[in-house]
Amino acid sequence: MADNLTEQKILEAATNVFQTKGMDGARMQEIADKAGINKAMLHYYYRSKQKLFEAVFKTAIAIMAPKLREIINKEEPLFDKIRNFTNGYISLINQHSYLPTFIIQELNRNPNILKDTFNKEFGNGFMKMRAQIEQMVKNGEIRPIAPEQLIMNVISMSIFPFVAKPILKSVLQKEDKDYQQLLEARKTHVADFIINAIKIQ
Amino acid sequence: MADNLTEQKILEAATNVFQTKGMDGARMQEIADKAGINKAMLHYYYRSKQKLFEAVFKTAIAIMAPKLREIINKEEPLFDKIRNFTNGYISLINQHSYLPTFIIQELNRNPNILKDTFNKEFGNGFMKMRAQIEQMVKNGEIRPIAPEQLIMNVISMSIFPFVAKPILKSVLQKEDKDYQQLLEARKTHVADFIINAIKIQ
DNA sequence: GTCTATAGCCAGATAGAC
DNA sequence: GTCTATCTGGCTATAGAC
Repeated sequence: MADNLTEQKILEAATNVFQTKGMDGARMQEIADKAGINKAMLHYYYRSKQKLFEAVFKTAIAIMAPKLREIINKEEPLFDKIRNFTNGYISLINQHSYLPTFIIQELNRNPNILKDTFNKEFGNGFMKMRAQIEQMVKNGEIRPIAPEQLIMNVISMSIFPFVAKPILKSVLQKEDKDYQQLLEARKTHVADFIINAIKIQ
Repeated sequence: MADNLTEQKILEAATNVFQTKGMDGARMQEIADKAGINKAMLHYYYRSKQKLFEAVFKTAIAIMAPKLREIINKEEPLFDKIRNFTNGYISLINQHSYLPTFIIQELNRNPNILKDTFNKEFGNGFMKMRAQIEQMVKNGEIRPIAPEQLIMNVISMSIFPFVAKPILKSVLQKEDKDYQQLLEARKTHVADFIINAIKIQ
């Protein structure tokens, strides 16, 4: 995909514009300008705005999916899995900080885009994690907790600080640099916090 | 604001459309149809799309702000404050489930809309909570934790499940009704979880 | 493959009758 | 205050020269 140089430049520019402005707010002219080529070329390579958008969205998913698949499918003790998930995911998003907002925004516009793909790819992994949590609760190895709530907590604390960056920066009265440090520290903080919440003392 | 009946109907329709489609995706024609009046009336009452949008946005903030202000400014022990914040906020959002996504989306489009208002209204309250946490850590009353991280955790776990509903429904393989029950249960779950994470055993 | 010019459409905004 | 009809601008998409 995007083997040609021009095609590559278009995809990069489109990613940039779509991820900041969304599908509706994006302008083909701005994408062309950012790519340093003419508007007509966008249509030559991608036919329509819709198709170009889909290419960008697929690329975004392709960045997130392998890491998520790796973490979620690995067989390992729950605490290790929590550490790997939070650390791995926060690191990944740090390098692509617009991705979660972009994906969430477009999924709210059209909730069905991913449903099947997601279930097929990750449903199994998450259900295993669910069973793992349930079993540990039963064995008295961790505090009683609904597995779904724990999974929600893990994902929420990993991703939300990126999605709500403007709000949280304001709440915490931080500048960009300081906020960045807080995110960095979360790579270990989130797992520590969660494990403290569920482990038997 | 919106004392006239027509004006009121317009604002309701506009809220509906802007909150689901966003500023760029919304169409004045759709708002007029939903309000059961003519497109020209929108301009008669609100001059422009931008101004109508601002009215909707301000109304949205006006729904959230008083509750947040009440919780955040009340003087009470930290554990009570955490219980009140999570329970109060999750209840509130449950009644206006499009609000967080709407606000986050538009704040990412234009990060400066709220900055000053926010700092003036809530900055002080959050800084007090920050100090409260710091003091309790110092006194050995709770486990060592960076106050900023704890505040982020509280907010993330309260709001993210609403923002990422399509993703989390997929991850957890739940239908609307079951997901709704999970959200309901979070009113108490989130506070329990957080308090378990920080309290000395 | 890459450009310029333009077609064609659609949305926001306004004029003007009632 | 409320409507119909219309203007105007901007955007996607394409035709056609090179």
